[in-house]
Amino acid sequence: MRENYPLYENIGIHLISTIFTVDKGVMKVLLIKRKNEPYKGYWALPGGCLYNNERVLDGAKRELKEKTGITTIDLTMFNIFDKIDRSPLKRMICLAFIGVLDKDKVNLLKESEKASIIDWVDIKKIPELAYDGNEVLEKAIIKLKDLIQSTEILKSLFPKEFTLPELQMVYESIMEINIDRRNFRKKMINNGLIIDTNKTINYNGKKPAKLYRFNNDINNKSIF
Amino acid sequence: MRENYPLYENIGIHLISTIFTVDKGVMKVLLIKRKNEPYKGYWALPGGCLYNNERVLDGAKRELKEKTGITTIDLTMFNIFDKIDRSPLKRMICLAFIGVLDKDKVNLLKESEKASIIDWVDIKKIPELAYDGNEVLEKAIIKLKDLIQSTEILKSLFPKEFTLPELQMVYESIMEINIDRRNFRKKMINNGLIIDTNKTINYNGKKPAKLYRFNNDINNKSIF
DNA sequence: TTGACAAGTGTACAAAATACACATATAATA
DNA sequence: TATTATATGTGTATTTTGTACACTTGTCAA
Repeated sequence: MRENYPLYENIGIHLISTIFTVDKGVMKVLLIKRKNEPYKGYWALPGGCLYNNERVLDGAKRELKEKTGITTIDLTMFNIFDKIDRSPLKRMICLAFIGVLDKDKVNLLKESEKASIIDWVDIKKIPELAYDGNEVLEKAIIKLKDLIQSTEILKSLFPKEFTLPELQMVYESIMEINIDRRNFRKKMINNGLIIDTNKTINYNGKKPAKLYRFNNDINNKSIF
Repeated sequence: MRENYPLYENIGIHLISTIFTVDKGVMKVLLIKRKNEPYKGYWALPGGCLYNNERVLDGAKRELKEKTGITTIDLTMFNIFDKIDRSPLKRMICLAFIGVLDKDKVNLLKESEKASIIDWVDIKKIPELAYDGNEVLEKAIIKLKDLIQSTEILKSLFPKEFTLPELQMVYESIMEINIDRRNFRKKMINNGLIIDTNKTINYNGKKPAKLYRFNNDINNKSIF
């Protein structure tokens, strides 16, 4: 192939999604276990190739649906991975997307054509991923720090009812900070972001925690 | 061409740059006047096609250099424009980059192979641009709202010495807000962001304004 | 000399962030 | 049954930050 010439052929657009959820105050990412070579048996971020008659966001959603069963999610592009030799056969340019959802609102496939297992994995316990998955995920978690500030994203991420310790655990683990429990509470309640449901839940065998829900009148505010 | 099939040929990656600067407190963007059809004689954002042996960021910088003469600038990708019919002959996917610089630190070309004029244009007085340039620029200005919060970006954007009214004008015009002059000043000085040079300048024939410079000990802080 | 105009300056009040300690509900154990 | 360990829930005082607000000064032009 001629060098220094516009790139019009032998090129593919690869679309990768990093999908996050919260499980009992722990941040998790959606991974699939690959059925095929290369990287057969490795965990991987879901993704695939852009088709010729679709836009990149649509392609990312299609791949996510095929590989995991997720159908309704907002995806945002957050990075591009484009090392020249990323793939041996052709020039592959990878667009990476990020999305968050409440895991109780989706039915993950048990397996799919390309995946033997599809599961949520604690972001603090990520194995070696296929391709450059670890690098992509690392960048996604940086982006997540921005997103986690927004009430809209928190609403998508958490189940209908949740406890304040869960919310605080997620926030602290993503932001890598510690916040005084009383001050965190005060802030969330003064914000008007959360509403007491007058219910409690005991998920750790200690004092039961109050259940809250998000206030739907608060839209797209920054929580701190 | 088969539909629903991975896209490997007849595709191009288009790289567009929106470069901003400040001129006497007014935010301006770098435009070129096109020499050739289509859109001959129209103002346009500088850009061009990715080559087969370069990465997208390098391609964006190369195109910017060829078309405007700018050689040293940090570019950040901020959006992707990928309507299927964006270009009639092939599938063109456009990656849009944003950058800021002090206009006194660069020598713009008088003209280039593709451009008859290369100039800074007030972002409040943008003409009809070639292709979807107006849409790209609009999105870039939204991104600029984020960037303008960062001391690092302000340092790149302003000349070595500047006045507080200039800084405030730029900040207010991008953010579309008004801030009390005394409070803006207090904030910038309490931040430690700016240092009095004990010089003044008279650029409007009224009371001379003090010249400040950025404090290099302050790195990557948010100004508000 | 006067008027118009943009720049420079300080203080009081309100709001938000921060620091901090003890009581309570539950499960496990003695 | 009593005790212990553990995570949850709660209020106040202090500090820091943000906000509101009006007059004086230097320059140019009339």
